[in-house]
Formats: sequence, C-alpha cells, structure tokens
Amino acid sequence: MERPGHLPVQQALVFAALGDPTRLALLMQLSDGRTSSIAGLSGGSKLTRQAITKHLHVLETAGLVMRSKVGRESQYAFRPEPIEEVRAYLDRVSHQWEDALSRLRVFVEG
Amino acid sequence: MERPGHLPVQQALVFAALGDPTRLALLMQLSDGRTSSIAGLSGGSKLTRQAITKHLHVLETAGLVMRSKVGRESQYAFRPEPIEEVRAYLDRVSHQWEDALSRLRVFVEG
DNA sequence: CATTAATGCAACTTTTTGGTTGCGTATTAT
DNA sequence: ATAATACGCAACCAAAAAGTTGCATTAATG
Repeated sequence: MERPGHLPVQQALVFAALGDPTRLALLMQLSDGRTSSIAGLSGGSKLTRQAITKHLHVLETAGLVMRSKVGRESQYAFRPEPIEEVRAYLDRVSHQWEDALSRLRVFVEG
Repeated sequence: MERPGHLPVQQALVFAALGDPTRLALLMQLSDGRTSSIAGLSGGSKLTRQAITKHLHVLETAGLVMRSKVGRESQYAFRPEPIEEVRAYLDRVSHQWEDALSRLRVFVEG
C-alpha cells in the first residue's frame, strides 16, 4: 500500500514544473490534445528555441508531457496523469484541514 | 467571463510556492488546522530557523499561510483558499483536455 | 532588573534557474 | 548533391532562490 501523503518530493517536482508562466503557457498550448513540435511551440514566444527546449525537458521530467521523435522533429503531447495525482493530493490536504476543523469545532462547542 | 487560457500569473505564484519539498512539509504540518510558531515549525528540520522563516514568507506571499503575532511569537495558520483556486484551475485544464480528446475521437471515428 | 526565549533584519555565500550563443548532426526539400 | 529545416548538445552568463551567520529587538521569567 502506497501512502501518497508522505511523498512530497514527486509532487513538488510537478508543482515546480507548473510554477513558471512560460511552462504553464506551453501546457495550455498542448492541453487541446494535439501534439506540437518544438518549432511550433517556440513560435509565438519571444524566447529562443533552446529556452523552450529546456522548459519542455522540465515538463517531461515532471511527467507532464511526453516526447516522441517523428522524422526530424520532436513531437510533444500533453500528459494528464500528474495533474490528476496532484489534484488527489490537494484533495487530501483539503479534507485533512476540514476534518481537523470540524473536530476542533466539536471540541469547542461540545 | 474569464477565459481559462488566460495567462495565470497568480496561479504560477501558488504553484511555485508549492514546488519545494520543505514548503510542502511545512504546509502538511499546518494542514491539521492548528497554528504553530516558527520555533515549532523549525524543530524537526535540519535547516536553520531563518531558512524556515524565509519559506514561511514565500507561503504567506502566495496566500497559503496566515501570520498573526501573539506575544513574542509568530503564529502561522494554514489558509485553504489558494488551494481551492488551484484545484479549480486544474479542473479547467483537465476538462479542456478531455473535451478536446472526445472531439478528436469524434473527428477520427466519424 | 537581568536573563532567556522567540523573533526580525541585513549582509553574504552558494546553488539553481532561466536564458543565450555557437556549433554539430540528422532529416527534408529543391 | 545542395541547401534549408529541425534539432541536440555544451559552454557560458546573469539573476533569483536557498541557506547561513551575526546582531538587534521584544516579550516572558525569575
């Protein structure tokens, strides 16, 4: 049985990957389900292709995108699994907080 | 009407705050609803008190934590609002992705 | 009042990040 | 075959983040 609540390292990786406007914008570009090449993702940004490449590597390390090389270009695709895990993690935190609050409420009012 | 694709600067702040194991651990310590002082939060970490203080400032700037000075000590409390906003944001991204995928599916399958 | 505990503040060092430039390599197109 | 396209890789740079040390301040304690 894995207790996800005590593995903040992997979650932190995902959060850190999401904690940059450029990377968030890249994710939004891919969240429509279509894949895109590095050149495609670089167009529309003032940054260089290599900067975008680095950001894509960060996203890939966090598992938020998947890379597959087709021909001479790297096609990147959105990967929703880490998002779901992070949502589940936040759910647990919220529930823990709400449960604690209701217990405190009972203690004070009771 | 806010468009989900609009550049989320505030969200990035919260994600960046969550993107550090030390800060995640601090949040977990506070997510039981009880407040804690800096000394209390520093105990159990190998970092110095000042390092913890800096992390708490980051969390406070992101709105994830509230500080109130009582006597000579600073009491910190968990603040769930940004968590909820981030969850709502992730919901929008997930739905956008799933909707796009079903549209693609319809397009491909005819 | 002297002492101790809890913290705030500022300077400084080290590491990490975000970004660029330059160059080499593999495809695709002409 | 040649040229243009799309990358990968490495070195390098600047700025921000993470962390420490030192000292001043404020509040509780005996």
